[in-house]
Amino acid sequence: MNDPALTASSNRRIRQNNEVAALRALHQFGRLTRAELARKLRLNRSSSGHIIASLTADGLVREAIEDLPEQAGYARAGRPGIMLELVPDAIFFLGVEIGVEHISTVEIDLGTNIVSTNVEPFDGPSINVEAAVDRAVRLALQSIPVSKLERCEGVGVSTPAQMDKNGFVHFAPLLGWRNVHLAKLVRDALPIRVPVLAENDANAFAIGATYGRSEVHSGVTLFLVMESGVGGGIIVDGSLFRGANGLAGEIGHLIISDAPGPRRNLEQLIGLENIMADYRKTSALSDPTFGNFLSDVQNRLPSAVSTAEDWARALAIGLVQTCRIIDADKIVLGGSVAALYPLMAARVAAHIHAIQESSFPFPSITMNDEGTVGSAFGAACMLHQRYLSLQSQRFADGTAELEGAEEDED
Amino acid sequence: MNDPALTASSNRRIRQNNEVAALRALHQFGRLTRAELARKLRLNRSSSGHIIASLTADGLVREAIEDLPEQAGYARAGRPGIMLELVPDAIFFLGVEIGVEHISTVEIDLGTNIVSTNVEPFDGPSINVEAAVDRAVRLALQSIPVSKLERCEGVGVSTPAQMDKNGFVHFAPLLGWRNVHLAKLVRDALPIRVPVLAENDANAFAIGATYGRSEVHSGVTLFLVMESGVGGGIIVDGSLFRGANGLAGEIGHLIISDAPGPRRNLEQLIGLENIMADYRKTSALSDPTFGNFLSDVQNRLPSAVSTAEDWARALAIGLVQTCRIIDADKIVLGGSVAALYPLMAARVAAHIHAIQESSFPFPSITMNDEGTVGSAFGAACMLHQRYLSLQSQRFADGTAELEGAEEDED
DNA sequence: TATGTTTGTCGCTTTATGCAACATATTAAT
DNA sequence: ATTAATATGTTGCATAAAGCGACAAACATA
Repeated sequence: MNDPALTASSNRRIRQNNEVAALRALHQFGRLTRAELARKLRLNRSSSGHIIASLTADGLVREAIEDLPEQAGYARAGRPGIMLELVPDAIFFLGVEIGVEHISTVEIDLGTNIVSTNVEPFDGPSINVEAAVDRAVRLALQSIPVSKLERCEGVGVSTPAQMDKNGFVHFAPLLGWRNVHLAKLVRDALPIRVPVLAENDANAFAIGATYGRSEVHSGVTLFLVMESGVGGGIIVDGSLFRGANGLAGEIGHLIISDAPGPRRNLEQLIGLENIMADYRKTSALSDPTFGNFLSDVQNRLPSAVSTAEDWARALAIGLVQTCRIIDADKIVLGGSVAALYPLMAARVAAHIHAIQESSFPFPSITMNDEGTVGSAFGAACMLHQRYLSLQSQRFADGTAELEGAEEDED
Repeated sequence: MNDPALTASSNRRIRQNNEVAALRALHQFGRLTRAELARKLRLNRSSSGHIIASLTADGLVREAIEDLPEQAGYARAGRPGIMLELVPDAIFFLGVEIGVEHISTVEIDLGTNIVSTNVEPFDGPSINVEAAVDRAVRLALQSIPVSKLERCEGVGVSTPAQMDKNGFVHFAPLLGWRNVHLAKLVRDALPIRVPVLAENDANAFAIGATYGRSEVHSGVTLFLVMESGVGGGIIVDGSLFRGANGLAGEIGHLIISDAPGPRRNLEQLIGLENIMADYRKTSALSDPTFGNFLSDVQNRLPSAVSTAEDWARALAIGLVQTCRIIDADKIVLGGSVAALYPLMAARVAAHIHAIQESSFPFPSITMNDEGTVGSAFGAACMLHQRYLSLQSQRFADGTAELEGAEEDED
């Protein structure tokens, strides 16, 4: 390809474009009639009919059986249309998360419903890449019957690593990997030849949390995942903003150098480790958990509250700094530490207002309520998204390569 | 429009798409033959010919007269193709910058060459919006003969203000504006009915500096404009990243709270005012200029070097913090203060490496060498960019609205 | 001079959409 | 109950644009 978005669309390309548009519309709205679809896509009703016929022949769309009562509230005049819907189990996608302490896998269908999940403990640092990939693939496939395998249309991998968009890992400090082509390894380990994408776990998490059937939020959403480490991802107008090296949104490395002494970054201040280290100093319990800490905060134990207060302050600074740069209008907190936020929301807001010039708009802060399998789900969504795009394997001309890199110049 | 990128491509749309692709290719590469164009656009030669015929009929493209020697270095076998080029003066665009101390305007042609410029002193804060717009429009049009006016295809406005993408200004602290529809005011003040876009001056500057005939840099570029104030813009894969409120990249408001005492932001530390305030304390001159400061630094005068050292350190911190979040791979420094950078590049780099974990990639830092009219040029480029897109007025169906907002839901 | 190579054009085919018309299914009105 | 009104889905035909193959033209090389 010479230049992105410079390539012309051929005659066949039109239909492909319209087919994916139809699939996306059906995914987003759940059920539509041919006429509704035509209006949404600004097509003629007859064209809409043709496209649906083609998708139905491929087994991706069907006419819905009118069993459910429908939102039959208002019955307008005229012949009622026939509801169309995606065929959920027409195809499926797999998502795999290779974490530090566990491997988890998800199977989602064409409607992005979670069909099944698997989790397995894992000791990342002690296992090399090939073995990790092998275990991950095995876990993902264990509940898939062989006959179903051919309906798999993609596998996504997420892992705590810095990688480029081709799935080549430059560095994974927590796992000890360096310069491994993760996507290629997974591709080779699979018994089927399907598209494989890999992404940083925080980025995948962000995708999973925003990629739903709800309408795309056009704006900038900052996603924060707070565990031992603090990761982040940025979603712009519904799609991931990777940055030049896939590191965009990794705000855990922000320097919050307010305190005297050695420079500390945000991760060290708001991560689980710091909280628990502080808490252990004062807790009466011998081996206190984060849950203990939360209830102590709720019960207003001064020492716990003080720790939480420091946390709130550091979080506020981190968020303000970040929003100065990316101008987000929505912040979503995730990860186990996020549970502390509801207790401290007022304090965080107070700090933000203290730091911030009042004339600046500040984003709303919400919690990631959907208890999905997180990162693995997001990785699977990436392939769902790809399938509902022009890069879909359905349109492979034979000329298109599946494997390698894509950038070439003449 | 229901959803971005959900609208279907009709038959006519395909041609429009190919026409703009051809125009963009000609703009980027300057001269191409029909066959070369066909290869770049992955079209058939005959299709390429048809598209060129259509564009030629519209007066936008012509066959170049082979006067200039051509890069005739290598003559390959076969019939030589006929070089095609954009007709520069087929149409033109205007860019207007309403600054704090001056108004400047630019006229650019279809090849994004600057045709003419006008600058006029101006006292922003003392004049209300309507009067400012009136003066700006008058200045922009003063050198355009009436007969030429109909070939104008768009006007861009840039001003130091926070505005949404429709050109509605929420707040312009330096000019004292609040909640004015700048784009609409300009539209109404013009004697012609053309598309009008407005953008923050730093953002416009960033667009102007990256929007050239050079190939699009796919990656993340951070643009810094250092004058009295410090503004910034972020370009992602060749197009502006505005953020939710048009404030993305405004890193002047980053908090660099390292020093004890009141919290200071980046603008206060690396802006012209701070440098000169420091310099005045020690300079022997009665009314020292920034130029004096630069030569003192070059001559290694300790006090000046010390001020510059502080500047370098603050800049390094600001850049590292920003790149942690947006993961830029290229930083471009602009504005008058940027002249200090070449003298301090080594110190900045040293600070960056001291702060930064070594495993992180860090972007290259360059200067904005092209001494363009900056912000006004960028504003004009926005309309050039728009013209070379599917939103171009050339494709107006009559149904498409030119004026108001665009977002509506059914 | 002959041959090979690349370009631009022309006619024909293919494909997908748009348009108009029509039968169909439902609601509202008489 | 019957009729009018309205919206849907389908069908046949027109249109638009790209692809394909072929051919003359223009140039380099042997």
